[in-house]
Amino acid sequence: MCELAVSYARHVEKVGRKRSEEARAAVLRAMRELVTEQGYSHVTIEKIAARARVGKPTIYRWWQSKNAILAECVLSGEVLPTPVEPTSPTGQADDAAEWLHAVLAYIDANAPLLRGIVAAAFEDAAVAEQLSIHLAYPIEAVLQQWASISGPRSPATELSARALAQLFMGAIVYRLSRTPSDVAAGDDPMEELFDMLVSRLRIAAS
Amino acid sequence: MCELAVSYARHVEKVGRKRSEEARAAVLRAMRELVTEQGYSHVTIEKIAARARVGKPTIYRWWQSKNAILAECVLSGEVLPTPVEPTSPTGQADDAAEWLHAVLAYIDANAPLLRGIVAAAFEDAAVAEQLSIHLAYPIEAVLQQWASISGPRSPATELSARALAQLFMGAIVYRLSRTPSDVAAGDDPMEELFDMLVSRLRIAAS
Amino acid sequence: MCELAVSYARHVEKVGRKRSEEARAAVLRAMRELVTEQGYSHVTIEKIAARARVGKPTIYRWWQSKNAILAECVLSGEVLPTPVEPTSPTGQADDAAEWLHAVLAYIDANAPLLRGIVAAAFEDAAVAEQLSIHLAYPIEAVLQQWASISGPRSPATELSARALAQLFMGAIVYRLSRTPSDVAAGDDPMEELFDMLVSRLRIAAS
Amino acid sequence: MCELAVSYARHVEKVGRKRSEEARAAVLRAMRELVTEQGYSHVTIEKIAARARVGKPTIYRWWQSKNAILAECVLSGEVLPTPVEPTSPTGQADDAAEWLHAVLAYIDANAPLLRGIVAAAFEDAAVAEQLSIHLAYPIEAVLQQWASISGPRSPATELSARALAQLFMGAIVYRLSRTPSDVAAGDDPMEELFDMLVSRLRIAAS
DNA sequence: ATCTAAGCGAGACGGTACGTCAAGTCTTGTT
DNA sequence: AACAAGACTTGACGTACCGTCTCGCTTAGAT
Repeated sequence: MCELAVSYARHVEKVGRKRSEEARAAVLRAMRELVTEQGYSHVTIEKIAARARVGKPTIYRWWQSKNAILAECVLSGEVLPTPVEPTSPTGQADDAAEWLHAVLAYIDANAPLLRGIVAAAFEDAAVAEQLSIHLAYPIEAVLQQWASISGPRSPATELSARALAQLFMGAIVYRLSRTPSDVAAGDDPMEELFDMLVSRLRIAAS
Repeated sequence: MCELAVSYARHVEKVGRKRSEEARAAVLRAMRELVTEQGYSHVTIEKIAARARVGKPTIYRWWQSKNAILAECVLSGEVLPTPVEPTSPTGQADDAAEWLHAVLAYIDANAPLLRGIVAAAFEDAAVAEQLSIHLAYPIEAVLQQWASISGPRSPATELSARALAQLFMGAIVYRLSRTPSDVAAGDDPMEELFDMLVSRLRIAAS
Repeated sequence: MCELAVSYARHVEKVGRKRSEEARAAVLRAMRELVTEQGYSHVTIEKIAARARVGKPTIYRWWQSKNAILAECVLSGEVLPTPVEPTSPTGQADDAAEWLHAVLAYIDANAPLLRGIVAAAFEDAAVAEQLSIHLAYPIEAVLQQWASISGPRSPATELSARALAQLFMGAIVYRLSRTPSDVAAGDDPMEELFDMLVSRLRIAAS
Repeated sequence: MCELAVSYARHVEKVGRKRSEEARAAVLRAMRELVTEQGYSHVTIEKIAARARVGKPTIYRWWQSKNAILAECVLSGEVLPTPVEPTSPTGQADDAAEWLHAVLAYIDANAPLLRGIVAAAFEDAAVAEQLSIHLAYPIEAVLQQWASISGPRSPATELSARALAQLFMGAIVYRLSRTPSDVAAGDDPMEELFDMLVSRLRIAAS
């Protein structure tokens, strides 16, 4: 009579206390705040544990490293939220410009955090991958959409959506590597760059 | 009786042992090797001291931080050498393509070291500045030279040498943030990017 | 329908599952084995729980500390068993010698475990008390018995059974504090001690 | 020609900063105080470091473990000082009684510290050895001295100085394992023991 | 030809953070 | 209500580096 019971017990459903969602959220939140406040290189596991009111072993139980926590911050959409969603792609260059400026504004507003993420991406491939998935790919998708709407372009200006997205990523990343004062000294070509990319170049439907 | 002595010591000329050039070179060399071998985040002052057979106080006497040593590596031309010099700017697109590909090849060949430098640039403005001076500015200068030779272009494709140089920097930096396998998976738009930039875009004489 | 049942439960008799005797025995057994194998200071509650296939809260529900578990090991006679019972006190010195050598042999055979118990006694009065009850008092009782049989002795060598029992305890405890090699190096006065105590001294009937 | 030089260089005399005697003394002192105040099992390396105002690595650089520190406390004579020196062995029983009572008084006055040392001896052979060297051997030496002065005794009560010293050690150790209240409850046979040992037993010149 | 101030390699110092282990508590679902 | 499992906070562990501080030894300009 136990046979049936045993066959049912296939899904033993993991006994024991469940992972605390509260603790998980507190850790990610603490990481976000500390990177923003102090810069990624000054964030320590101990500071995260203290701010999140969480034990160190709880952190090490679920994350392999400081980088992994940051990667999950990006993954869980807590860092690069809605701005990356396109508003309404009508194929109008103005729409594109507007959207790109919104992304740019978001980046400027969250520069310290994003600088930390990019710095982490340089020493951890997993963070780099999350950055691609959550920033580069959405940009590429938006450009792809516009490309399919805005029709054929002169061969001279064709550039695949992917290549163009990577140009954007590079510009964003490089911009983040420089201090605000450095960039803001009337010397920032980002505006020129965006204007050019948005209004003059035409994206090839790949 | 000291007064005369003092008056003689017009050029006090720093008495005592002179700084050891040998030690300085050994430290920079150790930094370069260790970054290449182990990645910047795994380089420690103690490892540098041990490999350079130098005492820690000697390092701290002359450099403020690990980042400062790396910045001096870049500064002293030990990291980004001759390739950045243009071969012979005739205004031919082929020349430009050749030169850019040479730069690209150099970067690929020294990716671990350069990744370390870029990572350092994200946490230290001085390193970022050295990177600008020794990589971005030479690129800009080369592009400027070509612009002045190749004449006026249609307004649609004009882009300042500075903006274009920054596009290049961004592309290089972003490329470095990704693992070779990731980039080399037949998926790398860098070639397309360079081809487009070199052969289709026209650089505005600023 | 439960109301009636409740009203019947005049002697509420502690509702719910009864304490598992199986779990209790497994914990004591695990403690005994681990102390013997690894030494008391390397025994942890977690190792006990794992070996006894018991949850940590079950241990904490019934015992206050690691020392309390060990104390119960002693209490429950699982550690200091029958050898401490005298065989047949006829007042013959040979009987006493035989019995004491049996105790000594038992102690040598279980040295690691007993060393653990004595070590615990030094940091927990409750363990010390159990040790007195289960080792010192039986020894004293045996000596008392002999004293009452073997008659009056010269005053010069009288010593109360209690004092003599404590001398024995001290000798045993001190012997346990030394490594076998240290003791066995042909240098051990324990034999001499026992011979003297048994055959020459006379115990005063208190 | 280098051979002579090499032979001279035998005494290279260890370059580098010398060990801080101050730090060493502060650590031993902190250990002594903490054991006395809180009991050995509640002493941690971190508490020692904090109280001694010393870095943890400094402790680990020079001592292998908590037990090793305590062993050095004993070794350096900071724990078992002068009382163990005999006053003037004239062979008079009164002298012996006086001296033994002095030792006993010292032990009572430093019971918490000595309890810690004995507890450590049960889990570390090195501590046990120091305890032998600095307590058992001096006692033995004193007894030996008296034996050589006080002349021949009846064979029935002869006991070697070594055996007698170990009896003392056992009595001391066992006494330490019990709480003061337990011992002081008018129930302590130590006095009787000492009186007997000093005044009635005769020590054999080994 | 000393003297002496600075630089040198070595390495110990007081600290901070690391990543791990165990303590004792709490939660979950089962018996 | 007790149980096995296991996640939780806390705190100590022993290690790696940090940046600073003696050491005893060059080294080289000033006396």
